[in-house]
Amino acid sequence: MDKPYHHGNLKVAIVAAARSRLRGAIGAALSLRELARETGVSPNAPYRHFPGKGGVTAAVVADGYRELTQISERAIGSPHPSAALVAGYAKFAASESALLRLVNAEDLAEHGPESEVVLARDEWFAGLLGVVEVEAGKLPPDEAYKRAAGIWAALIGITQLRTHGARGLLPEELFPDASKLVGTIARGR
Amino acid sequence: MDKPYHHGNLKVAIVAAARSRLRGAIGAALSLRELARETGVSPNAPYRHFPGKGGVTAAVVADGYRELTQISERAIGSPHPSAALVAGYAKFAASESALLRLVNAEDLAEHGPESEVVLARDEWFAGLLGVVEVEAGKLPPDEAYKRAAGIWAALIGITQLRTHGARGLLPEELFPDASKLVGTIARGR
DNA sequence: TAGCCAAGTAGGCATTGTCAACATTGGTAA
DNA sequence: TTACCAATGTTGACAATGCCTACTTGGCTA
Repeated sequence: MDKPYHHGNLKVAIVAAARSRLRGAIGAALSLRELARETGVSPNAPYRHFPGKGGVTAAVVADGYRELTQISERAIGSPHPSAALVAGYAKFAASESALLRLVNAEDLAEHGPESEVVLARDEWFAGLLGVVEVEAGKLPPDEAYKRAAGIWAALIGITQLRTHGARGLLPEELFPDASKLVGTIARGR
Repeated sequence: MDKPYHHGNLKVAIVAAARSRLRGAIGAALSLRELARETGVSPNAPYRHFPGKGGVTAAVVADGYRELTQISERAIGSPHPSAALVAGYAKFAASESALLRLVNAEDLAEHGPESEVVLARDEWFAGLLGVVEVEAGKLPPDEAYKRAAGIWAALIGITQLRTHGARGLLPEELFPDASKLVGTIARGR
């Protein structure tokens, strides 16, 4: 049970450690060295798998987008897609708030169009398009894009207010009803 | 013109330096030591005016909220309040994108209810309530709060997509029409 | 004029991200 | 089987950062 020189799966282990850390602390900030420590590996080992700290966060963000995509896909197969989407997103925002903040803070313009994180985001957006189509039927692409983007924006904004922007200002029942709003946007009225 | 031992106005000078730095770099991160350097003062001088780095960011965020408040107040006095609000916000988001990101990233729950930054945020929210009232007339408080929060969420979400979330994914004309959306939320339909 | 004390400085410490050079493997070609 | 080598880890080092403690300066007031 002594630790082998080669970890064997360091890349995913580092991302897992990062996600665990994000789940732990509230205002979680990632430290490359700490992740290495946690994984039982030397401070520089992660550099063999990531270009640097930014690379690790990018991988974590991609992971987050993939999970969001799953939520949207489950919503598509449910009786009330937009309601299910909102519910799933809210649950995710509650259980993984630090991760979601990281995801939304990431500047996607910094990454190439073929990068893992951008591709993951595009799949998430495709999921949103799917929700729109199920709710409103086939639409001209422009219109579908607009609605999907509107839903995305609403999810981001409302979640952000809830988790750190308006805490202490608004009682829980006064937050905008995301489920209704998203449904309205999806159906176009 | 030699520099005096006592700066005289260090607190505001530090905040000003921070804002200037945020305006400069794109993915701007603040360094306390660098701000001190920029202001021509020793690395530890800021600690006489702020409890630490978090205190500086809090002051900068408060400054940001105050500027947003001005935007909302100007909107209230204009012929098309919600349109003016959206336009002002968009302009601010374009010219001060790093500051706005900092503002929206700040966790307000970490600060006391009487803290400068929370008070500044509350004034901004009051401005939003003002816009709602001008657009929809006097409403029951709950309803007004909900609409103001909805507007806020829409501004946050759409701006975030624009500046770093969906860059490269959506062409400019496909972003949701914030002006129309905000007007709809304000007027309640 | 003496001295208090807010405002600044000096020095140091632990932590972090990153770089360059070296060590240890497991698999592969001879 | 053996000898190499590319991938993977490790060590050591450097500059930068946030923050702590102790010392200094100088404007204001008694």
